[in-house]
Amino acid sequence: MESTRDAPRVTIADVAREAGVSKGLVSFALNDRPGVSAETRARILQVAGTLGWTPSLRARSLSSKRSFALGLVIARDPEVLGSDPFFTSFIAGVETILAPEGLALVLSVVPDEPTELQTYRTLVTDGRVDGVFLSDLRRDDARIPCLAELGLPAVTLGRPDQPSPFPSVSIDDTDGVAESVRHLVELGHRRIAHVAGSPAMLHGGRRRDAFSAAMSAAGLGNGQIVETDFSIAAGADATRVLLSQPERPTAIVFASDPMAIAGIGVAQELGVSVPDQLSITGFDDIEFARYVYPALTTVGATPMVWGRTAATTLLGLIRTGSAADVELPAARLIIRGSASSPTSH
Amino acid sequence: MESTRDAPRVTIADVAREAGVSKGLVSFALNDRPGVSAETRARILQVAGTLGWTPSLRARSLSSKRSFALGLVIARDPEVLGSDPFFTSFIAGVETILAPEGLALVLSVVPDEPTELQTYRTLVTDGRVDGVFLSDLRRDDARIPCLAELGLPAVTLGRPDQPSPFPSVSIDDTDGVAESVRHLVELGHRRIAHVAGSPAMLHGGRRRDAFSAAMSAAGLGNGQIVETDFSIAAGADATRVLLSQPERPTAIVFASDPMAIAGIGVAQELGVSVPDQLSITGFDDIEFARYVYPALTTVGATPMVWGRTAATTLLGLIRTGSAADVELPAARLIIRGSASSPTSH
DNA sequence: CTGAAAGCGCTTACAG
DNA sequence: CTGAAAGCGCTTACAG
Repeated sequence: MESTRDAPRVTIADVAREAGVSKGLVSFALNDRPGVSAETRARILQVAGTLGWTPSLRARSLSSKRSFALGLVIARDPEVLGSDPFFTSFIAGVETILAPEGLALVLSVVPDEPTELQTYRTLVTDGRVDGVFLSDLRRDDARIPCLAELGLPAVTLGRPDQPSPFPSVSIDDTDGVAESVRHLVELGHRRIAHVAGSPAMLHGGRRRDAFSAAMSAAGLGNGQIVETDFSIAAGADATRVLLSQPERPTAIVFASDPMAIAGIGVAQELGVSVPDQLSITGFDDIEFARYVYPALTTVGATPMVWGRTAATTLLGLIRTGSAADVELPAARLIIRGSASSPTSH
Repeated sequence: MESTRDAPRVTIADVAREAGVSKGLVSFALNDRPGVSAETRARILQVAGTLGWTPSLRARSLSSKRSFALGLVIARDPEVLGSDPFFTSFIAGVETILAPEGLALVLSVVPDEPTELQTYRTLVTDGRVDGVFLSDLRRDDARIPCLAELGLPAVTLGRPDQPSPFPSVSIDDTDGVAESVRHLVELGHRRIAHVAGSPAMLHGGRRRDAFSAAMSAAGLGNGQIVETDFSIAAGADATRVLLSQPERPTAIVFASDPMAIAGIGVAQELGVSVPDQLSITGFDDIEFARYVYPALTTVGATPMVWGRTAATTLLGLIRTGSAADVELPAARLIIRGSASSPTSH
């Protein structure tokens, strides 16, 4: 069994000798750079092909000071992460852009924020990546000044709440929450509660504000809000709290599908029928949302599109030095079975 | 704002000059190799420290022909992938080993098998990784001969059904399925069905065989089996088929938690009460399993441990040239609420 | 349009 | 125990 690793590597020196030109010219031809006559270029490519030349990424990296890779650092508890399909879809979207370009994705999953910053620093000093994706933006996010100082190109998923030198790719999730509230109000609900995500996370706070605004707009005050850390466990706890009140809500708007699914579970456990006695809406439209019973009325996000767009934006930034912010189409409400008119009791 | 990228890099040449030794000696000292006196080594390390020297991974890669990275290629539909927390937990486990060693994980998510093989080849010719993890083993898995030929070190998750030059890290999932069946039999069930995973996947077939064997051992024949591709949608469909039979099963053993959760949803939708009229067991113990209602009785896998062990094994193989197979503690049944005694009707 | 040379920052025999 | 040199395989000014 012959191993690729043992075969002596074909280098541009071999190609140059065979084609009767200099190494430099081979490099120029191979990189489609101007200054090589068409026929010379053709001959060089020809020779490279028959010799089976393949570029050495390592040599290219060293001399060009590029990594040909992009990085994603995720700071989350692994179990919580596992229940959130956002990243796998996001990554799949990123890959659709990177793979054809011959670029790789370097992924880090870290347990906490200090480790997260350290990981970015290591990525830079090791020259592992040419740019990174910044997800799960937080309030006053320390990663932004840190990356700015490191001089590493980045794209943020969502718009930061602070000055940022990086392009952002964002999606309006405010609309979807407002739609959810309006939908419930139209169904006849008045006591609507919100199980919010972490206020330290930008999307958590944004959805909560959208909820309050929509409630006010409907003349229902601010609505009852319970904050969580976005974990399934916290979503379940919050639901328990809401449902054990003397006057419980007839509908709950959850800031994420995993929490909403846990909410359905808690309601059923407490003998509160969904949607008859309690309407529930989620956010994300994860695959499970269609398969729980009743199927979850939720707001559809598009993480794959987000991944694709973020990758394109980041590559643009790296290649041209600048990139414009992108706003993706707003996430929309998807009506399924978990919300209906409240039954009078 | 000063950027790290613009600062001229401190190299071993600088350290060598400052310490009054040769570059080679600096390299030896920095890599803890024999042949450097203790005091010289100390002085060199000292100088490197005060100069703020940091190794150039790119230069190391080129001259040492190593990548300091490991690879994971996942061939799955992104949406299906998102519902399966296995990989995120597995990756988190892998990272706990890689990060302290200064190694990175290169992740690829590809849509199909041909792309998968091509991705491995590209990883090798690009010299992106020093070894790879092989997950989701299939029958007659083409990746094994492919990687063997490429000469890339690998570790398989589970034992292949074919000759393999690679160490494996496996976990007995047979026991858990048998326990599930015994548990149901003890509860009084006799009509027990199995919603199996894909027979093309080793763990799908293995769990199905374990189910049949356990049924036979209980004197219940082979039991009714419906095959799926492990997707949530297929799990839901299979449940629908099973429950719409004239004589439906009183219990279903699912080959995965996502399918089992979809099964609970379908049962509820059809007005079949779980666990009163239908007992359900799963496999994996994903986080959702504890939060659906009734909470899922399932078999607990430990993907983080698997990730850690696989990483350790693969590193051992890369560094020493060989590594022994590892068998992790068997996955055990976790009894929760989704299985109970069948009610007579 | 093309060539010869230096350089990226390490590692690794080979000498002493 | 230490040094001087070649080499990893490219890219990139600098000349012509």
